[in-house]
Amino acid sequence: MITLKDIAKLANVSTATVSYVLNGRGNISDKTRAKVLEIVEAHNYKPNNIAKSLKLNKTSTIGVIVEDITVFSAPEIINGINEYAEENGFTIVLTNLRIHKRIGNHFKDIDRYKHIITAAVDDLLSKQVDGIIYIGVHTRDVKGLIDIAKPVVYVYCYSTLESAYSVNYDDELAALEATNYLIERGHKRIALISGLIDSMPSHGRFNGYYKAIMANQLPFDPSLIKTGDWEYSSGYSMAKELMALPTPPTAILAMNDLMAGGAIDACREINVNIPEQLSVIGFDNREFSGYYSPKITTVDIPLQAMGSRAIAMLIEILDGSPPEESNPKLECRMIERETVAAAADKQ
Amino acid sequence: MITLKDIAKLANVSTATVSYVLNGRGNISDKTRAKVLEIVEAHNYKPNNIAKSLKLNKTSTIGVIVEDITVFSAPEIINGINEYAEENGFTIVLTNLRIHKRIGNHFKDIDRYKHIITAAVDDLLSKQVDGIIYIGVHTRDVKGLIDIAKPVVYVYCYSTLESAYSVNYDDELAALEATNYLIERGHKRIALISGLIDSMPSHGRFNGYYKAIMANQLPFDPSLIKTGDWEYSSGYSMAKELMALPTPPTAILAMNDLMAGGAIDACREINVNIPEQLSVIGFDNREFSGYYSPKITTVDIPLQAMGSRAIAMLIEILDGSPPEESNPKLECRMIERETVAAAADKQ
DNA sequence: CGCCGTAAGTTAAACGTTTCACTTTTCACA
DNA sequence: TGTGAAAAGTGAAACGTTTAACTTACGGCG
Repeated sequence: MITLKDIAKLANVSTATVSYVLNGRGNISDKTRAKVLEIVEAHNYKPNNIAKSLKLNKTSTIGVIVEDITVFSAPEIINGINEYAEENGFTIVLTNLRIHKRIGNHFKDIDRYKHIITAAVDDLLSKQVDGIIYIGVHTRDVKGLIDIAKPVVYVYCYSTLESAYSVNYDDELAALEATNYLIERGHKRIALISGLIDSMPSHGRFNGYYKAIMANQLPFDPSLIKTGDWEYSSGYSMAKELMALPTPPTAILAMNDLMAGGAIDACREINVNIPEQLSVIGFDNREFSGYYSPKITTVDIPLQAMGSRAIAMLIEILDGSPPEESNPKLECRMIERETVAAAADKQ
Repeated sequence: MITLKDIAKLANVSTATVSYVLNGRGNISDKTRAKVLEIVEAHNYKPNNIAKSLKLNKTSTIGVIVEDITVFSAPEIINGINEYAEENGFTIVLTNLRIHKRIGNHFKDIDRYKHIITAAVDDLLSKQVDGIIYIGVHTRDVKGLIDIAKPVVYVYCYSTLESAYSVNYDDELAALEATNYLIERGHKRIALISGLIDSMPSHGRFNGYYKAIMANQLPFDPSLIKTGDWEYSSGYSMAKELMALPTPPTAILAMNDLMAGGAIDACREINVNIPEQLSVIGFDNREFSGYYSPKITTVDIPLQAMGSRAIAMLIEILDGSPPEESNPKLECRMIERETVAAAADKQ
């Protein structure tokens, strides 16, 4: 490998001169500059960034820890990070925790996987990343799991550690808008198929639903609220229960597309036509929701924007001008497809 | 940041001694070792890998270039790479080309994106990665696009550059097995909905189909071969054409799940029951194929294994013992679901 | 002619490790 | 007690950059 020193020798100048030419600094005559550049070109010299990093104590590298890259949200978030990173001259060092494979669904038991995260962080730190972005698999508190001197921003999760940065989306607002969307179309009996009750997204989405119902002076009927477990099968069985009610709902808001899909398939079995007899809205805008029969109307989470925002914040911190909003919640967007219609039986 | 030099001073030994202790090398007494380790522990010293890399001219880092991380195959492949990398002490530097966004579908026009790849490679090289894994979005020849001194292995694509390493899957074998699967269930008129004709996967899959037909002495009927464009809509329209034939097929092998899905929906419209009246097999095992109605029987591509294999090969090359098989093609696996039944009308 | 200011370029230390070549200490044995 | 070999430890250079501090060359001006 040809080094800066070699170039200096070939050009009959000092290494300082070559360095200055390369970095467009210092006082160098056009003649010398041209000569150096020519030799650099001729030998296809590429600077060694490792050496540069050592000297400058700055790698222009950010560590991205993703809890599980195979989860639907991860690639989009990484894509967002990546685009912004590239535009700003940063490189990404990726660590995939493969957390589902390792700890199953024991996310509550933080002690169980603390060491996994610590190892990942230590590794990244030893590689001298300038900062870290931690991408969770769902909105939750990861406590003060990462406590280091370098800046960290959490995406799709947050840390109760004071002054921790995070970027998430607005669950409550999204559910409120989805519910309003139904109400605007004349629905009055709107069921909710919730995810696991002890999760943040379930709370946020429930609140949004509840506020929309209240704001529109609709009756709040607890029999219309069902608790699922985020899986297809729970959407399926909850929908059957709901449609067996004395007066079944005219619309269902499911807290994710999987449960929405289950609900739709349950309805097909019992000959409830969607959307004519029942409207359904999902959440997440999973890829399959666009290929479903019928195509599922759903709420899109701004994953890519969350990624960009996270790294934008990180870079601001690195530049010494911390972002004003340290825990932004981005807005979701409804994706209108084929599972919602105006309520048939206006009461 | 506390350095090795600091530790040495605190322990009253030379930096060499600390280094030896840390690396389990050299001749160090248990007493000294313990003292050093204690101080390391007490000050939570973490070695600076940048400095180490500079000295050793080896970063234990591999560059992963992915053409588009949002493509369904990418996360699984990266997952495979990541797992093996971690087990072997390597770190991944990720570069996402976002190639679809940048060049659309102009993959043939290599000059158009050559500079994008060159920039990515140069950047990785300047970061002194030990080797590069290039993940394509589909099987194709990327020519001698990357021509560097360090080892490169291609995944989901290959390079005609002599002595280039690659890992792919066996398209032909997969299509042959899928076709046989249908033949074993009594199907004799098996249609094929192909992807774009000028693509490698289309060729391979066609060959597999053709060989299975021939090996079973079935008639090869060109009217049963339709060329789609990989999109949902082409599956839809091709299926309609096929079912309008004087004697329609009893089974369709679609070259991807998207077209299989289109075909299934077309059949629903014209009241052809799946699988009773028509069997359908897709390709790719996309996530939605498992949530389709009916769930699509498909061919799973061993993405994760491809990733692991790629980095395994890379590490072998790095270790100076190049792999015997330099362009392996991994085997696919049929995923049996709900869209295949025995042929109804045995002739 | 001498002085000064500026432009152009150089010197050498520093970043945090590793390791070769060397020195010092220890200890078994004659 | 002296010797030599093995064990334990040290010194310093090196990896490829950057940059503060310095030197040199040059031209203009009084």
